[in-house]
Amino acid sequence: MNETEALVAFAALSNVTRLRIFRDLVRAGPNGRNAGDVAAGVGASPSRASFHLAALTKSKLVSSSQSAREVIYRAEFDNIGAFVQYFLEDCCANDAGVRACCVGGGKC
Amino acid sequence: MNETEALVAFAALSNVTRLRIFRDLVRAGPNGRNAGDVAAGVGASPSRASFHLAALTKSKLVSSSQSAREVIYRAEFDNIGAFVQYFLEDCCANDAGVRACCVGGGKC
DNA sequence: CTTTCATTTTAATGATTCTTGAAATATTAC
DNA sequence: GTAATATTTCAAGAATCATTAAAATGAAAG
Repeated sequence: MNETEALVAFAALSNVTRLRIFRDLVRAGPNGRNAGDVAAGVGASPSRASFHLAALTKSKLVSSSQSAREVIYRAEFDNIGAFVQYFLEDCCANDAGVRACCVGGGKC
Repeated sequence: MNETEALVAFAALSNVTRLRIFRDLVRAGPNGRNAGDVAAGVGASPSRASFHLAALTKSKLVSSSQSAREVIYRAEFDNIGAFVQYFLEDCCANDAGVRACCVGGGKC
């Protein structure tokens, strides 16, 4: 992950509809969810969902693949991890206090 | 941290100038840096830096305080921590793989 | 109290981004 | 092939955001 990619990822997550889609796909797990279900899940029109799914895909936080007549979207967990890692290491200069907020049952 | 606050934080970090200011302030540590130095540090005009510093301040990732005739900006480490925590827990559903990328010397 | 310095605000402009609905594409089923 | 389903693309308009330079604020120094 580099600065440019991180900016695209931040932009991808800075819109309500997209953040909700992202959450939805993370919760769907590695099998993902088709475009129609995603749209329904966040209450967006197919066209609107498609627009936002494209932005998320461009950010690499999400990927897509065609399966029969539907297209499946999936959260890209590895890239999501790389993104948080970049943020913590590069943007937050590895600050220990911030890092402490990442451990489960932490004190934040 | 809630969804709305997170969206503001993501938007704050989704612009190059602002991301660089953020990085600059994190590296400046708890003492912060005055507006002029931040502007110079990222190569932006005072007015442009002020505009972006205002956005960062509104996101609570950064705070400001007047000191004599200059105004000091500081990274708000606690809020930054709360932001990553929110992202990991709420948006990433506490996914263990993503969380693993946060530990130093990790395998990501 | 006037000047100087640091910063913010404003206003104008251009550039992106979002939304909507209609039309286009592509895949499967009949 | 024709119809039905799933998704994307397109075009138009509204809304938001970023940049610039100039003017305004506000604090301190002479």
